[in-house]
Amino acid sequence: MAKKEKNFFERVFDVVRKIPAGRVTSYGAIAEYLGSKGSSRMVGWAMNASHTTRGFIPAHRVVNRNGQLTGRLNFPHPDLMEELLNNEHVRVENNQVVDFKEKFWDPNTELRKKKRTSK
DNA sequence: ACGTTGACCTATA
DNA sequence: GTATAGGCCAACG
Repeated sequence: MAKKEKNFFERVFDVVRKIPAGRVTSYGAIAEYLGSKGSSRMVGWAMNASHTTRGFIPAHRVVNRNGQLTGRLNFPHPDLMEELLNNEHVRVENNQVVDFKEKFWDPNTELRKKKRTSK
């Protein structure tokens, strides 16, 4: 009944929206969750569309594999990403998330570890 | 429709 | 540890 055939963007946004506050994830993790592990670029591309897409997309919670804020320059304001992360009690230093490994939130582990009894 | 681009990741040197 | 190359797939021009 539900049309699952959503655009690639919508799928990415859906996962990003599920990221809890104070947590961060990586493009590769989302890509893997979507089923395209090697296509992490598409995730970033979807984020770029978040500008023109309605609804708020916490793209600041999405960083690269190194926990580096690669997309901060792509934000409406360069310092917006870092500011938002600080607002979520996430320490950012040198454009990199501190304790990134501890704050890392993997959709494959968090979302999938639970049985999808009821989506 | 074809070619380029892209907020990445992995591997090799 | 830095630099370069390849791959991946969808959207944009």
